[in-house]
Order: sequence, then structure tokens, then C-alpha cells
Amino acid sequence: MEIRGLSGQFNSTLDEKGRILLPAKLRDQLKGCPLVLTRGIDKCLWLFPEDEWKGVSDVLLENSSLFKSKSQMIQRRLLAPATDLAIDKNGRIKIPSSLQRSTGLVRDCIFIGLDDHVEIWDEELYIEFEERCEEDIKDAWEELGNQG
Amino acid sequence: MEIRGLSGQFNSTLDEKGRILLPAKLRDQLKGCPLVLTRGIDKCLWLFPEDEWKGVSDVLLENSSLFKSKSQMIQRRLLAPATDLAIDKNGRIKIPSSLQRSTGLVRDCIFIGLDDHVEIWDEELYIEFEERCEEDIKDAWEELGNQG
DNA sequence: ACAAAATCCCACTTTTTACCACTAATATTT
DNA sequence: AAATATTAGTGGTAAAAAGTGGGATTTTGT
Repeated sequence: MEIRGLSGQFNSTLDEKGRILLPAKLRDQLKGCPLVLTRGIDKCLWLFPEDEWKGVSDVLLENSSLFKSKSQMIQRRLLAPATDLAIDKNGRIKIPSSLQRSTGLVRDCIFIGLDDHVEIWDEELYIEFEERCEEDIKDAWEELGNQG
Repeated sequence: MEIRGLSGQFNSTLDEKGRILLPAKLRDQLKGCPLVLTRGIDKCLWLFPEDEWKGVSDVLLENSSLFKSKSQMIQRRLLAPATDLAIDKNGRIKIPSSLQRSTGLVRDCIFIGLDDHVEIWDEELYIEFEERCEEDIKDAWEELGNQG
């Protein structure tokens, strides 16, 4: 099942049991689809439809070798923490506590749809991150204009 | 539906439910047209006719990749917050609360027509922004004089 | 076998959305 | 100019959808 066009930014809160409601619009797009959750680049989680994740992990494994420390690093950081996920009857997913910890997820979270996957951030950390990026974004935006 | 020639500056107020009346002149030009609302560069919102926005988002997605942090940044900041919008029976649009927050919209707002899209600012923030720009213009002017 | 944790399921609360009703302002007609 | 119609702008209600909490049962690990 190939899914593209994931988008939107949504708030949601993690409860005491580590459950969090998938925002309705994302849920509509993802329902019935096997999911994979793992640590992303930057301090966030990545939620992938299984097939999309397969594409990414294949790339990671392709040039991998026991003798290359860089690829081992990537495998530990991105591949190893990946876990299969199901959406429960109420539309929530369970976030394993180790992933909560590594991402600093406490309660208020933000979901960000990025075409083929979804990022999950701690709200506070995301706002800080965004502020740090703001200048770079303006620059990148102007660059885009100069290309066109 | 291609729309050009949006112009004008108008005041309008956000009500407690996050609804805001599209100024009549803009409404006339935009009625019947599917709209997209997203965060702009600078602390404002951008309201685009869907087709115009498609053009922008295609450019953004074109060279995008999960492995490029710059493109991910741009996607998070500009593409993800984009949401489809409809004009209700009374000529109002609903501004999602996350967009209100990120733009500092409280009550009094300003609409600015910019040919192919409309900017929405918090009035107070816009006035401050204008003043800051004024200083930049003066500086640039003096620089010009010193060059000669 | 027992405690702790995870899962399932139900019930409640809040938010959102669509619709309606009203006032104010502007334009039109006689 | 007065009366009427039309458009602009504001606020509120009610039904539906989204979101939240928590208890009971099952599973897991020691």
C-alpha cells in the first residue's frame, strides 16, 4: 500500500499509558495500513506506512557492512528502534516507552505530515527547533526563488 | 481557476471561534474558488487559490528528499501546515488554531492582497513589522548615498 | 503464583462544524 | 426624502465528530 500526500500539522496529547490519538485527517489516510514507528533524524519519531519504510530501510541496508562503522551507526540509530504499530479501536497508537524517552515526548505533541511519512515531536522541543531554523528557512526560500 | 490581481489592504476581526470574514472585495475575486491556507515567510499566513498553491508546492516537492535536511525543513515549515479551506455561507473562513498561534493572530487582523495570494497578519504585529522595514529602507538609502 | 504492565473496551467530555437568526450599513425605488 | 430591499458583518445553537480517561481483563516476566 503506497501512500503519498501526507500533510498537515496537528496537536495531540500522550496519555499516562503512552497512548496518543492519531489526528483524524492522518488517520483517514493511514487506516488499514500497517505502520512502522522509529527514531528520526532530529529529535522526533518517524511514522511510516510499512511499504514506504521498506524502501528506506533497503537503502540503508544496501551499502551496509559489519566493517563500516558509519553504517553500523545508522543501523543502530534508525533501523534497530523500528517497531510495528497498530491503530486501536479509538484511533490511538501506543508509543513504546523507549521511544518516548529518546524523543523527549512528555504530553503535548505535534504531528507533521511530510508526504510519505509523519513526524511526531514533543511540542515544546519542536517550537524551539523551529525558532532555530527560521533564519535558515528564509535563506532557503530565497534560494528557491533564484533557481526558478 | 487562475486568479491574479488580488490587491488591497483590509481590516477584519477574528471571532472567538476562530472565524474571520473575508473582506468583500477579496471575496468577490475568490468566491467559488478552492483555497489553501498556510504559514508564510515572516509572521503571517498565506491564503492561496488552490491552483496557485499547487504551483508553489510542486516546486518545493520537486527536489525534496528524506535525506536532505534543508528540504525537510522547508516542508515542515511551509508545506505541512497547509490546509484546505472553504468560505462559509456568511463569507467567513475558519483559521485552525495552530495557525492562529504560529502567526500570533488574536483579534484584529489585516488582509493584504498580493497579486496571486493574500497575506493575513495580526494587526499589531504588522504595524511593528512595517516600522522595522521602514528603518531598513532608511539604512539602505544611506548606504546608496555612501557608495556614490 | 504473583505483581506489573499492556491491551481491550466502554462511557464521558470537549471541540468542531453547519446552520440559523439578527443587526448594521449600503443601495434602490418610488 | 422615505420606504424598502440588498449586502455586510456578528453572534449563537445544536448535532456530529473528535478526543480523553479509566476500569476490567489478559499477558508478561520473575
